[in-house]
Amino acid sequence: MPNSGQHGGQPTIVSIAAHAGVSIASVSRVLNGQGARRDTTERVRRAAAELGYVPNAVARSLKGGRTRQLTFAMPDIGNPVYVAMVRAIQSVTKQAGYRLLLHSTEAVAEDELAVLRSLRDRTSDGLILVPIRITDEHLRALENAAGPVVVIGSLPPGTPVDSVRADSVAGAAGAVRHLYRTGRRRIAFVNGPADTVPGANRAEGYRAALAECGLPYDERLVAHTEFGIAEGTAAAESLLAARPDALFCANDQLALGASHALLSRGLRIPADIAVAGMDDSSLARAAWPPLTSVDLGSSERGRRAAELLLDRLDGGAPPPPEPRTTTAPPRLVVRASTAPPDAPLPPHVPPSPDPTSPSPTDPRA
Amino acid sequence: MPNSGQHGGQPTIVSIAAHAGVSIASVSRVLNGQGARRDTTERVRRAAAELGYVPNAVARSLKGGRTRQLTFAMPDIGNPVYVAMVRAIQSVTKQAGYRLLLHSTEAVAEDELAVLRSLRDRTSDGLILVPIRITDEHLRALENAAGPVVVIGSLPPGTPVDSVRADSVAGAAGAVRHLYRTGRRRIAFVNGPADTVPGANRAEGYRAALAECGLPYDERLVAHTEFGIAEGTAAAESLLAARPDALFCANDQLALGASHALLSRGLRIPADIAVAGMDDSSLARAAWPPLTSVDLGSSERGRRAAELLLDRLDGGAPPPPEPRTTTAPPRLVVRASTAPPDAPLPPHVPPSPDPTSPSPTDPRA
DNA sequence: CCAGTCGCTGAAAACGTTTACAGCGATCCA
DNA sequence: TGGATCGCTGTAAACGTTTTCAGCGACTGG
Repeated sequence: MPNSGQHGGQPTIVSIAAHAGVSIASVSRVLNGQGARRDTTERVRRAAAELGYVPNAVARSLKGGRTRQLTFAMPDIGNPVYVAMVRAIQSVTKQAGYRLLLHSTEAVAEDELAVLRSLRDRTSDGLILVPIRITDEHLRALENAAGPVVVIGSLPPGTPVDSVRADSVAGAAGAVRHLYRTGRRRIAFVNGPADTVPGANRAEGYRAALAECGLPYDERLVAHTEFGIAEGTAAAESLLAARPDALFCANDQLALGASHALLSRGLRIPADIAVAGMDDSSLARAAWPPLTSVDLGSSERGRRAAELLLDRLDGGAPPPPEPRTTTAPPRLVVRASTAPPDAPLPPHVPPSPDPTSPSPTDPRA
Repeated sequence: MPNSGQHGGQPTIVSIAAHAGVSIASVSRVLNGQGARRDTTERVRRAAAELGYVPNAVARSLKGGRTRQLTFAMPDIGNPVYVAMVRAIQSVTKQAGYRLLLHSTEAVAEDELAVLRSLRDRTSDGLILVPIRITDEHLRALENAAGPVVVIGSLPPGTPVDSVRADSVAGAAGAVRHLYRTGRRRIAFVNGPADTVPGANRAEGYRAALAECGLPYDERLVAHTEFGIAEGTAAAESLLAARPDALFCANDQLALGASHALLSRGLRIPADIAVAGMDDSSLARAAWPPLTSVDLGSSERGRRAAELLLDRLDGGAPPPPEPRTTTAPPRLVVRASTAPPDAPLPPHVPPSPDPTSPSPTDPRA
């Protein structure tokens, strides 16, 4: 009953042509808004409507050489940061008439390379990739990519690929400085894996800010672990031995996990110890107390990456023309978790439910 | 440099055939593992390797009539519940060799219908849809769907579509009973929109459990709002006037928002007031104190939906054979947010808080 | 030694579009 | 009134596969 096509499948351009008594070329032309005589146009339109014709996207793709699909590959769809990126990307691509293929690589490099290679099967017109580590093999794969790629992350200079990076060095430094300004002196650091780009950068920012503030770098105040909530809890517990008065965490997941460790020991945040994270993901607002966090512009980066990609596709700028790199500026978003220790704020400060953030320098004091 | 194909594009089956000195048919056969003479096989393999041949997925789709792509459309990718579903679906479909197209409908019905219609353009082989409301138009669109669809949600009996539902009536009732058993007597309810299926069901469970426990239904203890964190905060604030000793929320987002409202007022959870949510999403674990929540089997439902869909595709069961419906059993996950209050109330002394599923006395007709 | 069989191969059609090209009648201008 | 122009139309090729079909040579069995 549903299908009124020839017999089994959907109506095709051929059915329409037959029904309207014209050639398939005319059908195609009418349906694509090219010129045609008035009554031809009308008959085609009517036939298409009656038969419920919808052009076959696959056939179109084959002819046109483009699928109008884009792929987004990120390490872990469980991390709200990537969800924010998906959102931003989605909104740009949808408007441009592209569909979005999702790929969660679970942070395994081999999977990232597979995605890169899969560009060869022409399933999607382009790729936005968030690699967790960048190996030589990645670079080689990027250079030989069979279509436009935009990387969200930091690439070695000279890599012929558009990229969008966060300035997590500056971001981390800003957070540490903020903790210092609000009176913290033993600022511990829960970092992700040291051999990842984010891990290395955040470590650099941490050390730089310590130096700037005249604080010593103390190894006992630093922990390395995988990015994740449970890992944050474990790391915080082990760091407590060193009696920190603040915990700076390399992302919000770690910070949230760390908070739980502190709270379950009866420590008060921020009265006894401050906690700050990075990414300013939805977790930062979901946490209690709400987490101070460094907004690394995830949405912004997603949006920008999508725009760069679309530009390569539609704008037609072929590979040679200068790889472009954008850096999203970090922005410290101060919330309750880092109020000064002595300021006798009651344990539960209502966090001004801020859609916009306080000024970067404002330590809320 | 990258491309060693004819001149511009990727190598095709024709290039390989020429390079190997065989016909394109032989190339296709060899590459698809059909029988061929030893040296033919070898020459084709070598040619393909040398030229870096990868079959064009679009051409394959056109010929084969299937894209090996599936679409998942849900209301809001910002809600961790749907992320959990994406995860579960992804893992099933990836293993079966399907790619996943994502679509966030932002809970607008028109968008859901558009997705349903877009099945006609043959972009994907099937669809998993999570509708927020089900209108007559939805039902009509479902019946005329141009490909297999699995709905995650409750459909009117008789709808010829596979579906996977949660038993949120029983789930809600179980949570309310749990609150009652742990000594709560003024159990407020923060519900989502009453005209959605989840909203209606949860309300039903709430009322049924109240009745069962001999508690009166008090309108002042009930709020309706959109699903969301901020909405939960607002609703909780307005409900506080009615002096509840527990807040049962229709999902974790509402519960989290509500917790924030309570904590900001200096109320202690669970000492002064208990909070429970539904979905047992990652938010429940992320919250402080960790939220008691009803696991409605999101991952399970995602997994099952994917399996049903794949079965329609590969198992070849054509539309007629009986739409199948699975119901995921709810499971109460007790966490800190609903521990008994400091001073237990007079009459009923609660037994040990049950970590397993709610009692089988099911209020559903 | 011949007919039949078998394994392998290539030509060609097909999937559903878009588009280059040529043909056609009507219109225009000289 | 005749040739050129114009607007519209249809035929056919092309996109890159898979698959049917028939052909071909080499076996096998009688």
